[in-house]
Amino acid sequence: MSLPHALLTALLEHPCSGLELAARFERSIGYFWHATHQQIYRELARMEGEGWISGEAAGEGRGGKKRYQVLAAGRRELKAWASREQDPAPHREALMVRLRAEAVLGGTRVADELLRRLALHQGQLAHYQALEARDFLADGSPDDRAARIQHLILKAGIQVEQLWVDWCAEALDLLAEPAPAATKRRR
Amino acid sequence: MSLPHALLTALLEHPCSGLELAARFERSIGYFWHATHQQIYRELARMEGEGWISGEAAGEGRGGKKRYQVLAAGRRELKAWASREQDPAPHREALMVRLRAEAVLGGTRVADELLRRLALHQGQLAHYQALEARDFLADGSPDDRAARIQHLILKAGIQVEQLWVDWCAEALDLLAEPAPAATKRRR
DNA sequence: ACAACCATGTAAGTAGTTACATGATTTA
DNA sequence: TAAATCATGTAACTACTTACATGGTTGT
Repeated sequence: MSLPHALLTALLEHPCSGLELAARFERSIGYFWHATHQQIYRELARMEGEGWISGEAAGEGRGGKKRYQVLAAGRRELKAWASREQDPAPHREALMVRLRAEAVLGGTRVADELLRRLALHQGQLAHYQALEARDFLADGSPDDRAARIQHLILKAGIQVEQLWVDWCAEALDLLAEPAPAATKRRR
Repeated sequence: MSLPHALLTALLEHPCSGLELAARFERSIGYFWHATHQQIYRELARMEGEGWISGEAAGEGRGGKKRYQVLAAGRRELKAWASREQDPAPHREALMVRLRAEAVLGGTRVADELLRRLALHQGQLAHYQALEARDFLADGSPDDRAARIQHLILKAGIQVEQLWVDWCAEALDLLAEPAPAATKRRR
């Protein structure tokens, strides 16, 4: 499980409250990890129980903002976890299942869905490219080891989105083509 | 949820038993969907209850192989589902969290993990390329609409693996570099 | 007859999602 | 003072994973 460790990393970069974490996950941190505020609150409480972080409530009672900080035990845990082996999560792309269903059945409206996906990925791509221009390509951008690693992660996001943009376009071409005669190639 | 629809598609392509489905998911069907045999059995039972498929037991009692076939209601369900909208699942790449932790803490062994991942993706890539050569590039390969769609899906798998192979190599380069002085670029 | 494997299944646990509840602060 | 929004949380549910159980078939 990686959510607590994603939270530890984010809190080390900048201590903040639960909702701020959720907002940061929506934005930059979240190219490759996602979490809702419900998950985040539950996990923060668990991590505080483990002694990995400590949270100071600003106001009294419920509704007050808390600021979480990483404790020494949290740093140790993160460091140990970061060196562990873990196989990549198996792919689960429902769009591919839909396409396979179209291949078998025909007559579905996957093309509409491909168009929608194309637009989504184009939007994400533009967003990531804007972040790259602002944070890593501008004059005076930091160029230390940490910045280079963060840039590398962002570049992975950009490349993935670019891949899906190109692939969706190719898929739409294929589906738009006049159905070819079901011939076999000659040897 | 897409697992039942992935199963319907697979059963339409070729009716078979639960364990055969699991084996097929390990192989070609599974570039973009994964399921264990436990999940598959549970889902098959549920789908039979819904009247989407019917399973004939070859032998009597427990331990006998069953052959499942898709019923008319199953076809209808699959067709309706294939036309539905669905946003892509959010990314969850623990490796990126590890890299971010390395950027913040330093001193982890992520490089080892990157090497391992590089080898994994190279292996998958070679496997998919072999499938492509065998099923879609050989003389006499079918070239109808269904085959083109299946090829398109395989190409997505190849492109994704290629992306990660290249990206892991770049990441390893970066981590191997002598730490640069923490300078800022001049404007 | 025993081992190895094939095939189907049960049970318990984890991670993530969706829907809702509640108090505090800001804005009209 | 009412509405909107910020911030924290609970509860129920779904999908997936891991570990184990059980019977049947094949090979030596």
